[in-house]
Amino acid sequence: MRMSKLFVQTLREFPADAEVISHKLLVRAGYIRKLTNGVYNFLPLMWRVLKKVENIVREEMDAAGAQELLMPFVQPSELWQESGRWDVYGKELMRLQDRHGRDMCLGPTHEEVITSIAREGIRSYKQLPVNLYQIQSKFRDEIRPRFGLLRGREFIMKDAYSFDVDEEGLDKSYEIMAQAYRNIFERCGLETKMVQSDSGAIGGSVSHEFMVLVNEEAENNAGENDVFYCTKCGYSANSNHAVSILNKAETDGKFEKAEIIDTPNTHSIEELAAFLNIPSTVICKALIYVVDGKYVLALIRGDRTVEETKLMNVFAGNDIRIARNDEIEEIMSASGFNAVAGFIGPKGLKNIEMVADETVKDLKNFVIGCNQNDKHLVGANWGIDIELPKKIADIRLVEENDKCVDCGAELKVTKGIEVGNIFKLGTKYSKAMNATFTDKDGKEKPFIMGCYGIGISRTAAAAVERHHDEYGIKWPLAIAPYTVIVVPVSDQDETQMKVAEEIYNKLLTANVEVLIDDRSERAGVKLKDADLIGIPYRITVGKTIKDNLVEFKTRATNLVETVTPDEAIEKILSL
RNA sequence: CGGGAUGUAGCGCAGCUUGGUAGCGCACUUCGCUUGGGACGAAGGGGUCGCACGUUCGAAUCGUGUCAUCCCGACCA
Repeated sequence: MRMSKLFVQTLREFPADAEVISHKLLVRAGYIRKLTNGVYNFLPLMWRVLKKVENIVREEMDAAGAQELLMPFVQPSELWQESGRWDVYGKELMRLQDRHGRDMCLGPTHEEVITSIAREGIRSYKQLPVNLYQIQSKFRDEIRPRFGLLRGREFIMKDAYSFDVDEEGLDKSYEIMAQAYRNIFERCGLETKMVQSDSGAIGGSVSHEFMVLVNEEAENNAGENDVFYCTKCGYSANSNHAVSILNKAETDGKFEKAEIIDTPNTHSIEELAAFLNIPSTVICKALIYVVDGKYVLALIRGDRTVEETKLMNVFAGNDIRIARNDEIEEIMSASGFNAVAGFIGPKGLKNIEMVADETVKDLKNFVIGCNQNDKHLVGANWGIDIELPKKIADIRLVEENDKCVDCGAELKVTKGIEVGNIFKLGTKYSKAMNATFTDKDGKEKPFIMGCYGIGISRTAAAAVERHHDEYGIKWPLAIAPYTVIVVPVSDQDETQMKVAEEIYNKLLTANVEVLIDDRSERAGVKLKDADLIGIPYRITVGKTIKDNLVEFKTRATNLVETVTPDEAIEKILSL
């Protein structure tokens, strides 16, 4: 391709509205252009990159025995009614009506559609297992799209769905996909970590995420997830799912008797601990949440933090948020109290479900709110002064330096970009949608399903997050839009142009994806653009051509070698 | 949903306080000159100043509303 004809516009400056480096660079280097909030045009260079990623995904999926198909982007509400998600999916689901007033939605994912395909097309266990996938645009009406391609509303995704006769089959399908994913990301030049993640309210399900770990020193940390990992044994999990061994702490408040005392203006644990001159670990924190519209009281030791996803799962919920002040007021008055946040406790509260984190059960002579403003109960003990909630669960956020449950070593935390997710669905959709097959024993059984996603456009953006420098992008070779760019320094120099054209034509003939910068620009412009766009290799034809020498630059390392034109070509052909 | 900020040419911005009919850099077009790290000179083209209403003889500028974008937050008691 000739740069003079390539549809690309590089910018001298970074776009003002971009925050993270992949967004800044992709816009500036002319790969993408925003159409509207969270929705981007993929310009020719970007489209080449995306096709590279897609093809790697395709090859590995096909090799893993999956079959590609394409499902509609617009889906009828009926299917979503059947699965029960029409009412629970929330505002992320982009709903619309057709001219007849029929409810439709833009596909954020395709479990419903694939399940309908399977129930029509699969009648017998003999047809199983089967794994079907597609690569397609998805639309999710995110609350707050940001970070360019990393969290857009419309994005390209590969989604695969497996159907098996039983759990063992699913385990096998799942492991095949996990291996395919490792291959895919490795081929894309991305180091990923497979971490355990939350699998939602479906009991017994398993899910893993593939995370690109983000450099901690990165200026703008694009990783939206916290990943906890063990320094010794390889355990790793998303913070919404991570577990740890309880850290040792003082759990005896050493108060001699239980009494309600004045604790004015102690709205936070820190203030309360400082006022009483006690460690925060002998305080029992009480928090009111709203899970699917119902109030829930969560108890946790004062030094720890509630992990909302874990708490939500205790109640098999779909949605969770902390209660607003007016809601707290409502709960208090319903039980005859008027305490505000900071003085809340479980004693005497009516019509509210309660759960206690494991951290609170061993507390002795501890401090807890008593639903009276500016007062706390000190020296409290479970079973004597206050009943311990029947429901006890792990609802706490793991913290760095907690101990690994598998080996006892220390856990560390890092930021990650989720580029892939694999999930054991079980029979959630097949049962709800009555998708069954006839098994060996002649009985109708629901499919055992799994689903497996990869964010194609996010993977490309993550690659930029990991591979760039102050001058621009450094594409991994496998997903670069072109392999090499030939740059004649001066288009006025006939020899330079002639040699550059020769190199270009030889590479073209050898089916190399090659660019030639034949623009009548000054050297600086061409060299800056080559670095910015991030082509892995550059062959610069300059003055030294009189000695039959050109420059061979590797973008990844910025290493420059002086070689003959033939040697440069040979280097490319031997990649 | 709450808070903050910003909307002026494709991109980055100034002008607004103190109303008088729009400007700078980059990019673009033409010519000259230049060609190893984003040159230079000359001449051009391009903007209903987000939108609506209002105040005024007159609004990019003041007021109200609205829309959009960006950032932060969405309550750890």
